[in-house]
Amino acid sequence: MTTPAAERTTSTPEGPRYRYTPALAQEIELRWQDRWEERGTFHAANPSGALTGPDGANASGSPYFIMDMFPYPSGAGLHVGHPLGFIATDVVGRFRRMCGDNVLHTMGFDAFGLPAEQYAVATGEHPRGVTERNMVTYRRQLRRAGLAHDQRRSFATIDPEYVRWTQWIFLQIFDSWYDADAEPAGTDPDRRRGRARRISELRDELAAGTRPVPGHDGDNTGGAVWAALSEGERRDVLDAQRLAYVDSSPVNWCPGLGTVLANEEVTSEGRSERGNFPVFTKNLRQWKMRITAYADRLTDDLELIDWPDKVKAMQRNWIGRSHGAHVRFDVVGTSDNDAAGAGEAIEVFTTRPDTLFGATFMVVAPEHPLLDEVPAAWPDGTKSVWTGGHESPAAAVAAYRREASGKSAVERQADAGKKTGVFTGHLAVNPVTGTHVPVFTADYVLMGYGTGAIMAVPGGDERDYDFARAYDLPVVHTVAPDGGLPDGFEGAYAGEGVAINSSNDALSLDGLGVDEAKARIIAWLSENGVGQGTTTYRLNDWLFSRQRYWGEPFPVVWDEDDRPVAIPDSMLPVDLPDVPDYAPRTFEPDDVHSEPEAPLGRNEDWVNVTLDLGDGPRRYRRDTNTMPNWAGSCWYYLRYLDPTDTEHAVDPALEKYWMGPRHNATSGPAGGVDLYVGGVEHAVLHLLYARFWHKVLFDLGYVSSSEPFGRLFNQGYIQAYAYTDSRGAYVPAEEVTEETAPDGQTTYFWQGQPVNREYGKIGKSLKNVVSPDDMYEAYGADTFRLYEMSMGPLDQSRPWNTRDVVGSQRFLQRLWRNVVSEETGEVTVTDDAPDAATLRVLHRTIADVRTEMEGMRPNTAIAKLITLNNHLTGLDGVPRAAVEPLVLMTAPVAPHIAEELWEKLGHTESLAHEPFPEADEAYLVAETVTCVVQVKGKVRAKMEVAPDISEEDLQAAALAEPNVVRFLDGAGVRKVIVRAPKLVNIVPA
RNA sequence: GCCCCCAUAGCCCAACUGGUAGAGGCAGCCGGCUUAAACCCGGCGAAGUACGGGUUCGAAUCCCGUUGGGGGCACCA
Repeated sequence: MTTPAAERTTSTPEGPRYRYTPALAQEIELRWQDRWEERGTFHAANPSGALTGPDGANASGSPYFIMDMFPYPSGAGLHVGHPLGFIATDVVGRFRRMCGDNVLHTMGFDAFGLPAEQYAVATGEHPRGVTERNMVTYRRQLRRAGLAHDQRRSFATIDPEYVRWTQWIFLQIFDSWYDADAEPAGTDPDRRRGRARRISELRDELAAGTRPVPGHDGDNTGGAVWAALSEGERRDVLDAQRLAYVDSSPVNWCPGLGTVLANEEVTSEGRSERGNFPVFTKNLRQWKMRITAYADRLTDDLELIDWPDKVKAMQRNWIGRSHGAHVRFDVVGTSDNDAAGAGEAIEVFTTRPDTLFGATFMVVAPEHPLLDEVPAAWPDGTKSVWTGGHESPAAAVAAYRREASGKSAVERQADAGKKTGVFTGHLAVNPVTGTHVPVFTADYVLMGYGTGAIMAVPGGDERDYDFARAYDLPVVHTVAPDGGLPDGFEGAYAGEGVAINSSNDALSLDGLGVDEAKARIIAWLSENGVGQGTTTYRLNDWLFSRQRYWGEPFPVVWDEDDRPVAIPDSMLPVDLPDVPDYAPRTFEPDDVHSEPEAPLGRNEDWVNVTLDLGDGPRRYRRDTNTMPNWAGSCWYYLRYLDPTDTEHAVDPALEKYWMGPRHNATSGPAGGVDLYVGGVEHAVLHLLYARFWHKVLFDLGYVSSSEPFGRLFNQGYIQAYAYTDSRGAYVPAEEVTEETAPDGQTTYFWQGQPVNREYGKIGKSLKNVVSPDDMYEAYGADTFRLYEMSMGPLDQSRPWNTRDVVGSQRFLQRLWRNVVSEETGEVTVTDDAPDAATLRVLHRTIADVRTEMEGMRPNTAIAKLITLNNHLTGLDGVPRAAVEPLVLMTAPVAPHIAEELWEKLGHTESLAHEPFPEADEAYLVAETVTCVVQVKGKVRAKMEVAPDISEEDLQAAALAEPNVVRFLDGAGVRKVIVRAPKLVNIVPA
């Protein structure tokens, strides 16, 4: 049996009275936490307004804004993995503060969301009560860790004052449209065109006739078209242009959750990220945000910010910009069934317009509007495999559409590769070959990407080839590699090469490389009015409404004509109504035919209101949707700058000071938060949405930074070992012992039986949860912090090992003993000058610790502190001049013990604002350096030499080394590589 | 299937970006303190860097391949 270290330590009440025990640590920590709070030690000073520094101090130093990703206060409380990032930012913040920066660091709560709502549903308690209770627990656990937060700036997304501004931002977005041709906002002349503008400006321009009316043909010069519209029609035109808009389109419907979801919330397996329920595609009228208008800027501006390449790549991928062409294929009205003979056109998107001559059929997504009308009978030449055995195209298409819509994304996923589809009866004309090609519908073409229709080139695309084989369709190769395709080549050739089989009377691509062929055909398409070069995105507009209770209500009402009207600022916030039941109407997870039903709709008195919105009291119906959980986290960083501000969401002067472009030495051209630390799991969702909102606010002139987060850092995860017995059941990890055999093999035991060790997540079911509370109790917060910071590099995941924590505790105990007598509690440091060796170790340590701290490598910084501390331990007396800098350098990681020692050393002020020690260059130069002498790369001698020895002297000394002479064995010297003063390498002839 | 990251003493991790494989911690062993043990103090051993090749005077570090682990994307036209 292992005895937990904690028990060993606490069960020795006999120890010296003033030893740094967990009990003493706890006493010190609680005391300093109270003092910090009373003194406002970590109050960050704004350059103006009520939020000043400690004792009313004005802002001084370089502004440094540091943040953790918003925690969600879950009911389970924290485990030891959660605070890792919080401690890391705290260490950085404390370090920067000691370097003289004006550090802004606080933490609020992302408090709307599903778990609280689900708990409320289960217990009947209002989610607010549940959430607030959880926040109390969270606050206590975080405070106990000694985090240097400015509590005045903390808030929760559910606070009515915060909701008010979240709704206000929504209304700014609602009140905007995207003018892709406008001069960019801001002052950077290189930025690409396009920005958000006010809807009223669009209205004015339409009325003045300076732009055409979207969706209405005709010449609007002088505003003629606009003038002919009714007021209702005008509002429809404007509403359709808004950045927050309602429309009906295929969305992700999750019956198991009873709500619709954004694409980003659906896993690649086609399930909900929360709850893992199946998700179906359904046409529903929902709120969306026009994030696609920002697709280019969201991609391009990644270059302006200091983020991990991995996250940038994930965002680029998600936005999925690709260049290609739109091509229009005329649909043939089959003369028998369509008297007019007039077809419509199908527009496709392709990245390979150069292969147009190989387009032998077309495929549209099952949801494509072309299928709303199909020919009554199969046209001539219809092959039997195309029809799926149906009598008519109408029957075939209807059946296929039904089948496809009933398929969950899961099933779609499972069927990927298998090609299913059916002929629609439509024929279209390939614009370069003039050939009639059949139009199929198949679910491998997605309505959400491009135009929802493709030209199929089986000769150049694997998927099209698979489909062509299944449906007996012709294959034409239009690209061949050097030396041509092999005889009898079958399949798709998607590689490099030159165009073949690509000529008609007016155009020839033959012999051109892919890039030239693309350019040529795009020019031809434009000239002939059948297409043009274009860019398309994988990103879709952000589905923004949810049919849940616990979220921000939409600040919108619907008038008698069912058009949306914004609630005026003066009536914000729109509070959540009381409802008889918080639960959304949920359904059998696979009930495709269910429809969303919002809980807010259950309070009729709330929904149906009479309001005076400027033209007298009228009846309105409130919007019963709530915003997604992401809304609150889209802009919280701005509110940290002053959550008490009742005039602005954020004061522009404060935003400029803390976040503006180049607001300090390390801030980039886009500005933003100086350091944002969080897990990589938000790489796409939160970080993309927040960037989007920020850019809208930037365009509208509310913020001066064009990006919210100038630097992003992903911390790794703390994982843990879990152990299973012979039956595969988990056993309590803390009760497992290990034995190492002489051969180095380690075996693990639980209650005498061998168990199997696995590595992974921390979780209740894995029986390996350790809570921070356990650590505070058994070791104290400083030891816990120190251990978490010394485990390894911050960006790497590593295993928790309670057994190892004692090492961190010993360091602090030794530090304590270097200052304080364990027997008497007296300070024992001497005022004697440190000896030369101590000074060298001290200044070397200072220099190294600074470097490591600046590089966010607390693990190596701590190692160096331990080295210095161990050196001091070996001295007869510990000089004050050596231990005081050590205490200061330890403070960012173990702040409570450092404050206590600092005070014992006679200082009356907190060390939080004390300057971080600076190394004296004079002590950084070693007296001698060990020089390694290699012969043919192998170490053959070592010499103690002066650090500034010349290359010539060093080489001469090396060649004279007896061992070198012996290994050269009379052979001549071919070459000598000298890297003074540390290395000489001699290459024998 | 495609892309990215990682692999160093029994364990967690360092190694100035090509220059003595070891900073620190855990565990282990020896000694001191102790009536004894724990704590504490002092000391010690241990890997040649997953594997195979290559470049170089010199490779943990760069290149190629293999194995193992982690992550992202996945009918995106």
